[in-house]
Amino acid sequence: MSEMNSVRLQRAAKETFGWDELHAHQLEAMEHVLEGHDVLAVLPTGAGKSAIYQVPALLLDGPALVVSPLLALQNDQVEALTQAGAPPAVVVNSTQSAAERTQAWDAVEAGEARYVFLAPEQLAHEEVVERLRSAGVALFVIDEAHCVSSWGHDFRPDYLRMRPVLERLGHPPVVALTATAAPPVRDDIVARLGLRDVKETVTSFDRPNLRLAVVRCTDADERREAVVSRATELVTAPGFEGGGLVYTASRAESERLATELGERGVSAMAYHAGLRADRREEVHRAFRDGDVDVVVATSAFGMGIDKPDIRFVLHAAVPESLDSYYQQIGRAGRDGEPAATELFHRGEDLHLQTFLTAVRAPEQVLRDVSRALRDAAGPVRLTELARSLDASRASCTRAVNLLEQVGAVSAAGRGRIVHRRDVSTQQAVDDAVALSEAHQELIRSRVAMMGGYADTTGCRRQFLLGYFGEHLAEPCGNCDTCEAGTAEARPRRSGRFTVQAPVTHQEWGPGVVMAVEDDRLTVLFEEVGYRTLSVEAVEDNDLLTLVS
DNA sequence: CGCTTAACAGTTAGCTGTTAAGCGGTGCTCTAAT
Repeated sequence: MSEMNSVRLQRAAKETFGWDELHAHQLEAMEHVLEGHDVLAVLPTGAGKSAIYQVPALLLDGPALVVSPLLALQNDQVEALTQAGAPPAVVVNSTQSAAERTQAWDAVEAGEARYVFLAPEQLAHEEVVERLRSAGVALFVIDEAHCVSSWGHDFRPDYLRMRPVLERLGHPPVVALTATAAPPVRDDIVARLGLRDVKETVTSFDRPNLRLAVVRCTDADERREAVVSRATELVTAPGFEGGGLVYTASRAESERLATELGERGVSAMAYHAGLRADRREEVHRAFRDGDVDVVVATSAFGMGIDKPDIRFVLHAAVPESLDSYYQQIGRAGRDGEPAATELFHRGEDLHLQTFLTAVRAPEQVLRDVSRALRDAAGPVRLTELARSLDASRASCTRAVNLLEQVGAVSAAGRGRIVHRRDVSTQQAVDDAVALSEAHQELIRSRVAMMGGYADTTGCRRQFLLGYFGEHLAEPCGNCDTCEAGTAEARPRRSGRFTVQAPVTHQEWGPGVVMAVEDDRLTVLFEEVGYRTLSVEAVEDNDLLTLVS
């Protein structure tokens, strides 16, 4: 059976896309899809992630729904499919005219379109879900699935509302794809989407050609100077080809550094979400085609960049997590040639990230939503709820998501939600606030882990890979601490504790050791997130127990 | 939390230093005004 599937998949890949051979991990994931499993695939960009849904979709009896975070990305994908000569793909979004929309749905209803691309926000429309249901979606794809975890809890709450839609569509096989996801992020994706019978395909995160380094800076101006001269040095080095990226934490800073680079004769452009769409596109294109050497950007620049010859990624400030950091530096050296990744770090930056990621528990909205749902005669639609409360749809959605996670609210079918009778509003709000605070704590601990990477005197790659749940036996030899000799002196175990060992803490409960340094341990606890403990305190007070 | 900027005081007409206020990231969608 499985062998037959693999033959069918390879034949389809060859006939439609002209691919002679599929990677073992691609084929394995595709077979799982055809066997009806949900699949979570964590593969580096360029490893053919998209193929994992593109090929099985050809063999299934119904269109593939592809949920993707950015409209620009969706258009790229459709274009790529069209150029490959694949069956028709359509997009559905708010920028379309009524006629374009009708045309797209007609193609779906006629059974012509094999791929339907949309953003998660579209699934809030009853009409969209109803049309997808009657089209008989045979595959539910979530591209850039880390967005579920990184954006769903606050920025784009519709990312946490896919689960009821998935169920309404009869829970066809799910393919969740991402390039970067640490173990807790993977768990969150699985839980928030309600995946079942999940097969995970995770390839190694190691990118040995990336040189990892941290430059400590004390003063803001000094750091600016250091970043600009380093970027200039790299670009003007003999034989430089390709491009370089500089990440900043604010729009103003990206403009400023781009200007300063320009003053030194470096061809540089700023990129952030405050620019007009046509300008953003222009920068994107210029970078891709090699018409500009350096792009200085906020986190807005990233998804959809598939330039193979990015030679360096400098950070003029840390992002909010190692997940984001790894995603950003991972854009360097896709061609396998050496590339430099350097973090110019100031401890103060961690405060900015804590500020930017802060989510205040929306107590008032939680209360209003809970009351309105309890008072309602029957199940209510989210859009109606938002309208009746005169609150934004986003804030309502966030509140409903929290209430749902604490079990006070549940999906009641046909896009409606209902409050549990035996849970009071007070109880519901208290639980939701507590959950929101716990999540906040996790975010803070992720910021702290980012600081841990910057501070470590051990091998940076061991630290980074440990964060992603991977154990690198020897120091890598291609990071600043290895070169300085501090990494080599590190023991890889502190007493009984090794990376990936499951442990229990007296107060914080179960967790997993994520990093081991000579005098401290970092543990990811299920309840409280990442915590760094002094080995001395652990041993003296018997704080941690190894779980065998 | 900390950096940048605007306002102001002080001393004396073009600047310096201090203080307070404001701002800081990611994108979808829909609505209202031009």
